[in-house]
Amino acid sequence: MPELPEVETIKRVLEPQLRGCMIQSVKVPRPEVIAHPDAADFCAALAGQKIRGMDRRGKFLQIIMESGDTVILHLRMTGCLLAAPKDHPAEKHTHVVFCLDNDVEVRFSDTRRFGRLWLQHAGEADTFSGRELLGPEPFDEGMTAEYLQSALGKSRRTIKACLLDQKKIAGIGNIYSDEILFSAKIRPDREACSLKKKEWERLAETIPASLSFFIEKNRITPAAYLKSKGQDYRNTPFLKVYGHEGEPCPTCGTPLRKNVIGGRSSVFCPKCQK
DNA sequence: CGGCCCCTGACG
DNA sequence: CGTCAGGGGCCG
Repeated sequence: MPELPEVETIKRVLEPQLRGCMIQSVKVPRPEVIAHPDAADFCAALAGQKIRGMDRRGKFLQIIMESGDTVILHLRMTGCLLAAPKDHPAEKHTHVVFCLDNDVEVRFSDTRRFGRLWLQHAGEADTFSGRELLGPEPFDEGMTAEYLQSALGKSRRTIKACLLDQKKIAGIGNIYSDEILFSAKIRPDREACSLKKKEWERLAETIPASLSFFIEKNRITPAAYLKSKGQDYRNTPFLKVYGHEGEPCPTCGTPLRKNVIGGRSSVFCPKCQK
């Protein structure tokens, strides 16, 4: 489920807990979630390493070692990363456990098992995770109306599909694409090549503004994050269209509509969004 | 592009 | 029982 705001939230919650800790051992009850290298090498390479910090790129999380070796993690739909005291009960679908030197465990769990982990050695090119293929971050300087128009503006794909294309912009998923398009007053099924300059300008403004708004609304303490098992998406009450099909548009009162666009359900206001 | 695949669980 | 889920890869 996590999109950029949730992944950023996880990074902000966990990084202070992980930074400076040493990984004593790694256990992998579900080796298939380790996509690179194989699970035995993954565990062996990380044992004894000290954690320098965490980072996020699009929807990817990274746990960076002092050596420069980096664990890359993608949560996909139901992946979850929790830091818990080692005697705290583990989630049902726990597939990877990093045992730290302070009796804390960092646990990756994932009901649907779509999530993946990779280990990138220091100096090694990441040709395996797909992270190198990502487009710019929504908060990059270069995320301008000019960039969006040049990167997307020739396409006959829907603007919704373009916003979901991680090669064009990193981190936007199905919920926030709907929220961004509502804020920008653009219908999700518009062909990208039909957008006008003013609309690219509105998108350039609403993409970072909307995502940072929802990151702020997600703020949570480490204790509450652990207690809710990472599932307390406290920005949900602030979603204006996603999950609100049939309800009145918060701006004009027209019932919000839900269409399938590019295989993903999309909610929008048929009056406000042109 | 659409369609199917990877999986489990919640809901109607 | 079928459908859907805030992701993404692959295939024709």
